Amino acid sequence: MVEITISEIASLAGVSVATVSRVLNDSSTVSERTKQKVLSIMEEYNYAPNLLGRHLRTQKTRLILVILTTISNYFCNRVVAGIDEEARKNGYQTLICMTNDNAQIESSYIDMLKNGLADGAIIMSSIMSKEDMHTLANRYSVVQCSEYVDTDSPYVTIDNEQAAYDAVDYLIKSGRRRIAYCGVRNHMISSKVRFDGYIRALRENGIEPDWSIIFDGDYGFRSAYRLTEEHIKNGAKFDGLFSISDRMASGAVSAIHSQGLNVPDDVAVVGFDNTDAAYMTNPPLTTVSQPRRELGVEAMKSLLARFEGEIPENKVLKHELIIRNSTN
Amino acid sequence: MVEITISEIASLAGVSVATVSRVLNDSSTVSERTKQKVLSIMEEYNYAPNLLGRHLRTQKTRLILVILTTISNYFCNRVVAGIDEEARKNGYQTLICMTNDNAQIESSYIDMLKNGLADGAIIMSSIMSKEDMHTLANRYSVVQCSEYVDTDSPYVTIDNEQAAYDAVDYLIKSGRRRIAYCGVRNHMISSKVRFDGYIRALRENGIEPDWSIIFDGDYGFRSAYRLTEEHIKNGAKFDGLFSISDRMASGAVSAIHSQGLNVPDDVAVVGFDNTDAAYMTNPPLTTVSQPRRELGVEAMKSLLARFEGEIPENKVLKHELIIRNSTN
DNA sequence: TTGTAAGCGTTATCAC
DNA sequence: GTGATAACGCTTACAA
Repeated sequence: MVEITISEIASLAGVSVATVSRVLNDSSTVSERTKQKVLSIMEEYNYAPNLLGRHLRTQKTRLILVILTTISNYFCNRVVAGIDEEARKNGYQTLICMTNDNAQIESSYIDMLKNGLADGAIIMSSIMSKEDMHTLANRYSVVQCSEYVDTDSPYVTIDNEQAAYDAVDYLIKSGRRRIAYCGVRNHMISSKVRFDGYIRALRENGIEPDWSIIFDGDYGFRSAYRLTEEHIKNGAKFDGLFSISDRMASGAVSAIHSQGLNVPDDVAVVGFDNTDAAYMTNPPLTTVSQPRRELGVEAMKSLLARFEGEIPENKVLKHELIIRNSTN
Repeated sequence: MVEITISEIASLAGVSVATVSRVLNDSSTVSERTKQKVLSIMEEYNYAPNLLGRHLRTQKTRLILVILTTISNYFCNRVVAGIDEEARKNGYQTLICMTNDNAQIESSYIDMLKNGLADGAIIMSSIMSKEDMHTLANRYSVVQCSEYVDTDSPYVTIDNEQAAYDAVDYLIKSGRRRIAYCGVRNHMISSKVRFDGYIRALRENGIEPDWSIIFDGDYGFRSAYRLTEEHIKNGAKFDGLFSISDRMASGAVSAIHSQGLNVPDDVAVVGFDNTDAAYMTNPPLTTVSQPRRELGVEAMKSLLARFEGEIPENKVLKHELIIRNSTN
């Protein structure tokens, strides 16, 4: 596993390392003849330049970290694809860091940024405090994407409050009055403001929130299933349900059916994110769709701007309510 | 974004860079007094050692690449968690590389390995040829995990042929005779041998394969839905269905229901991978479960062995058939 | 216990 | 067009 180096290539080709380096970097000032000779030696010896040397010299790695909680997620898949697409266009490579919301793991990846191993990071979820994020984003090239913890550092997202409002307002406008909420109580801003949007939609339509039909679990199917089942068994009445994730909405639908009720006739259900869970559910879920690929592309564009020394403007992209048969 | 370096810390602390380096690496040969002084200066100036320097010097990065097609996948999530867990135990960090089965992107990540940016790679899917994989695994520390393209290079997997056999045999033993196959025709060995297992199970039970109820799509829900719907509409008759992915199985179940048939009474369905799609389906899917976390842990152990100069033995882990209500 | 200095594999600045 | 050579930030003999 010991590799051939630039200086060995140089002597084999009978030129200086400087010339080999020029060939490597496509510098025009090298004659076609020497260039070909060097290239053929490289070929023959299977030369792969050691990037550690280059990186140390240039103090750049052209590597981007994408930091997120978990990869088991159709949503972030498309966002990352957008990031990677835009990154490659500009000569960068993307590396995904999965933190599982573990502080130690997360900071080990953040350290990679601090230690010069990557030129920048796009943070899709973090358990950092607002202050830590602020300090970090001040010193390093960081953009928050989709989820964010500090509003004073660059971010790209949708208007989660308005999106939730739109979903709930749609339920009300289509005749529902008792609308349950199935969410997650955690550190995420999106969880929080989606709840705010739910409350605002109720109030603006003259409905007082009823805490007995507001439940919190984790993002999972089973959690939502159990919560919904339990509430119905305990006599909770609702004719609509808004959930902050498709998976939870899907769990709710299953639970509703298991209790002999029908979706959408008895309960109309709206999910969030337009993931595959939305159309795997029967009936397929009405859901809020985020412009996933675009979120990634725009986040990467912001990061590139940051590299140029600019302070990128925050971006709020358009969401969309996708109507399917879980509502009518 | 210009960082303070070891030599600046050294002069600020009034010691040599060697001493600072010793503090950094917790070398015991430095007096408590100097150590504290150096540490406080580091603290004060927010020093983060530039790993590019260290890596160049040591020719090690303690970074592991995990190469896979797409992250939108509950299966690989757990495998990667297993890899990361074992990696961290041994002082390594994991970076996920998403290739989308794009040759150029894949080789850009493979180049990272060749160029010294990572100490090793665990490849969970690849569109490399058997020969290329062989050459690569010969020169670099590489372990194939779950999916593999070269049987002469280290791999960790389950017995996909036997797993498919077991699933289909279970269907037959529970009284089904006309068993449809819903798979994917691609480069993956797992796709191929799962099909082989299906055929063997039929033949060993005295059933001749019927090509009119063998269909291929992609791994998606919709693809399987359309295929199944179409075949039923065209008059295909089957009382069992085996699919190589839960998502496809889920699509098949929906299509079967849409045609007025019942699962499992009219058609019993078995999926593969025991992902969330399996229990989001109604009825929940009988499915083949792979020991996901363990696959990751064992792959990482093999990689660690490779680092020690050993040729790690190939490992075939145990699968399990999880019985749920899509069969009876 | 600490310091000096060589060296890891590149790139980039000068000369020529 | 090409070659010497310094430098990037760190680790590690070897000396003291």
